[in-house]
Amino acid sequence: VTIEAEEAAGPRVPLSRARVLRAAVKLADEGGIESLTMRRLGEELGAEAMSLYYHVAKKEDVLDGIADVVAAEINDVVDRVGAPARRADWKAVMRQRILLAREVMLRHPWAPGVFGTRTDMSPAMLRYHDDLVGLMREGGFSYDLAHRALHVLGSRSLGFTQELFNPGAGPVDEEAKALVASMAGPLPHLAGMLAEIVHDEPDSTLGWCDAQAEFEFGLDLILDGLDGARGNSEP
Amino acid sequence: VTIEAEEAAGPRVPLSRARVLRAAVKLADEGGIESLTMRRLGEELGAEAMSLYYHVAKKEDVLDGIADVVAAEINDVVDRVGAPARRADWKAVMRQRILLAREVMLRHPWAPGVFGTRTDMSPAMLRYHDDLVGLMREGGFSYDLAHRALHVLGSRSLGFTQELFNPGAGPVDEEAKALVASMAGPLPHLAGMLAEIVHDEPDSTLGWCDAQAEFEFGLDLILDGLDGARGNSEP
DNA sequence: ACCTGAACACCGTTCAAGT
DNA sequence: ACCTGAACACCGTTCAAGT
Repeated sequence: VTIEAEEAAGPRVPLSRARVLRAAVKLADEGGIESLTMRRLGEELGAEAMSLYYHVAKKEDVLDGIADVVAAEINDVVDRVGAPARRADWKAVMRQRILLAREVMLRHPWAPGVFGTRTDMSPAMLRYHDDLVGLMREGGFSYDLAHRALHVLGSRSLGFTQELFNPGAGPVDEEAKALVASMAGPLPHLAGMLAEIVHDEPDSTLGWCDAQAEFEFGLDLILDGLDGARGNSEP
Repeated sequence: VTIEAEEAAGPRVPLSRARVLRAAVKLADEGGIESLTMRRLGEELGAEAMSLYYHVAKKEDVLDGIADVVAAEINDVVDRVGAPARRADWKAVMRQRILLAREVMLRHPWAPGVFGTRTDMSPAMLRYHDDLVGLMREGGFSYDLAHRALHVLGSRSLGFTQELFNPGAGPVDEEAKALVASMAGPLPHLAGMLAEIVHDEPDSTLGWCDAQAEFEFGLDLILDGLDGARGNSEP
């Protein structure tokens, strides 16, 4: 038989941690994180679920692993942006890195949730944040301020925020206006706010809130605040 | 038999949605969110797990419910802080409300995770944010800026942030110094940063990062930024 | 109206056994 | 060294049946 035929027939390529993690990312990308089960992961790889345990300690280990895969993907992209030319450029470079990280996150919508449940930073995430601290040091930050900056940014450093209020899910339409009207009694301020948003963007395809614009507004507000707090004199 | 004896013997108090949710909060408080299963919830209430489905649609409904319970608890506490005396006081009042919300969240460590997975705001959460928008309006915010402010704050409006980096878990000790030393090669900037933190707080009981201080620093940075963006002239 | 028993379709994980 | 079959202890949920 040819090599191709053999590959089609039996489980040719042996399993490995890397192969398991790649398959797990694929599964989560295509079906959401809740579709990632050990049994389906085995099936995806043409093996029994039990075989996975030879390459991976437990499901938590798989989740740690795919978080690291995404962080490594971010590092790949971010490594290509140049170093700041002048001290004051720390802000522009950081902004660019974070917005690139965000693009990676948008390709893996399950990733924010998984990051949120990890207890330790993966190696690739540590490297990403080490680089961020390095960038701030070049910008004249003390270690103390850089540390505070990481806390202020929180998950924003990786390009996402935890959204609590989600009217952005649906498009703006007549139904939305009816909802706003029904809120006017018990929730007058939200109703007023939404009415204005509905009015301003009568046929926006982005829904009620443009997440990208909001993300950038918040990011810039924070970066400007930090820029004011650093010693921003040129050396 | 006495009433007490009857209560001790059979399932006296009938189930109800409120009773189910209260038991669910108790279970999560005591054993963490992963200990909240329908079967254990039934047990806690002296009933079969299947009986819960008469009062609750499914487990997701329970999670929606306990998120609303926590939000209602926040409203109870926050309702007791007074209205701002002058326009410029919006910031102090908002700060106070958010720090009170944080105290409630600290009593329910599972709540951030549950809020993060809800798709809609519960009634109590809507009311909380309606009040927040009202407060900003009194402070001279346009609806547009109030809307952006909600996005910038994100989960911070409820008193928590998603922490990605967690060296604060353990206390500062010799082990910590060894870890820092081992990071010096691959992660020079994080090593430098942590070395300084370890040095500054040699026997802090709060661990490497004081989450409360970091939370307030970030909150103030954001509130100051928003204060600059609003029309802050007195009427 | 409210609760339950039995049952179903899933999980993650173990372990002795196979090649 | 790598993979599997059988089995265990759990899930959430449905539904006909009981009071």
